Amino acid sequence: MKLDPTEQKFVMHFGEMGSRWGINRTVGQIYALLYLSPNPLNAEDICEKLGFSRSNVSMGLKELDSWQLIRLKHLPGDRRDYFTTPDDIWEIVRTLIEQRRQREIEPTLTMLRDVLMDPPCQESEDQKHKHDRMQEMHDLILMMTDWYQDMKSMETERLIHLMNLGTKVYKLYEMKDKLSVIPSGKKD
Amino acid sequence: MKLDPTEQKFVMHFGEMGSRWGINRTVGQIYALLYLSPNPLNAEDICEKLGFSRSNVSMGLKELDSWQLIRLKHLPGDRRDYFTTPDDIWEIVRTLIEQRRQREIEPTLTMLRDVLMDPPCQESEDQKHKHDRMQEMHDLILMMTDWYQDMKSMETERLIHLMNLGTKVYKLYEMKDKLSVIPSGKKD
DNA sequence: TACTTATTTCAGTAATTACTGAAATTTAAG
DNA sequence: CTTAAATTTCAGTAATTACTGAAATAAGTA
Repeated sequence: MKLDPTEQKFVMHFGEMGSRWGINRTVGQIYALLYLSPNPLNAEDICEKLGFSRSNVSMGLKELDSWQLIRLKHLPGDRRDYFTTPDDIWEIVRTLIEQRRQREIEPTLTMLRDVLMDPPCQESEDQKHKHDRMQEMHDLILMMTDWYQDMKSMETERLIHLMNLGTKVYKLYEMKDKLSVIPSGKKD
Repeated sequence: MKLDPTEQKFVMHFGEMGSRWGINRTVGQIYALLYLSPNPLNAEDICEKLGFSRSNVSMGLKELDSWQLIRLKHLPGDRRDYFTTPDDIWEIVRTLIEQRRQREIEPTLTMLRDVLMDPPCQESEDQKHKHDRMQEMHDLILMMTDWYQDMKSMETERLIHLMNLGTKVYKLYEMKDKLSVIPSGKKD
């Protein structure tokens, strides 16, 4: 393991955090290492730096690939596979969200639509309550995913601007019905 | 286990989903059960319905309590503890986000601030790249948490409205510098 | 084609996490 | 205080998940 103290802390932290997110330590550490690395790394490099077995690294990379979180590169005159993370961290975030949507949100929506399909046969109060509760969850998830669909099409620049505005822009919007005229005041 | 088919599907689904979120099956199932239940349940009820041991349920409830996701209730003339989830699903979502912020985001920010503190001693290109990469992550996380702080103070009603508007309100905002006057068109 | 190097698969094992039952503790009522 | 009911703790075990090394496969080279 030849990592400087800073890199060490960063890599170890993501190893531990990984486990809280249903991602194993190996995968978390590999990604942290790749994220920081100035140049693409091959599997052997990763083994050495993290002290994992070759097969473990292979499985970790396969996992990361299935999440579409890494990019395969080739160096001239070298037939080994090299890996990097996307340069744009926003792309990483978007991919993470999109993948979790596909893997967790979609199956949940499917399940909810399925159980909401047939209205409760025996119309007891309790059945109704459960039905309502599931409907409520369904609608909430749908609203959030729809909102995200709308957001993700925005370019990074604009998204950052929008986030920095926070609720300000909405407050301005609310005002419009009252005023009809918006003074062109200072931005941000 | 005496759950009707619909409840069964719902509860089992959250049991499985739990494991993808670093939450164990038991905890996921208990929460799903409480979420649907029209009335508060005691530990014994939960044991029966889910077929877990009393001690397992006790640990699960303790875990959920530490996440502030359940509410303790008492029925007159009954000294057992009864549990519910908040009625408002938005409160549940806010609590989940807030708890993950405290447990995962904050430690990550602390680690990043720590390693970013002392600028790279040996000013190699590689060191600089790693430093930049960590700074980038730090700034992104900070921006997202700041944005969330701003959002969470909004009442549920307004938040829903804002989400439904999506990027529309922002586009309107962008227009303001160009037009200075916004026609009071139809809402939504 | 055979040969070399890189990568993946997979059965076995190690490590971790989940779960149970018995014992200990807490709580409240007589 | 005593008793009984409710809850929690915890050591032991079961189940799951992570990891390894050896063997198989794939992919390029002569």
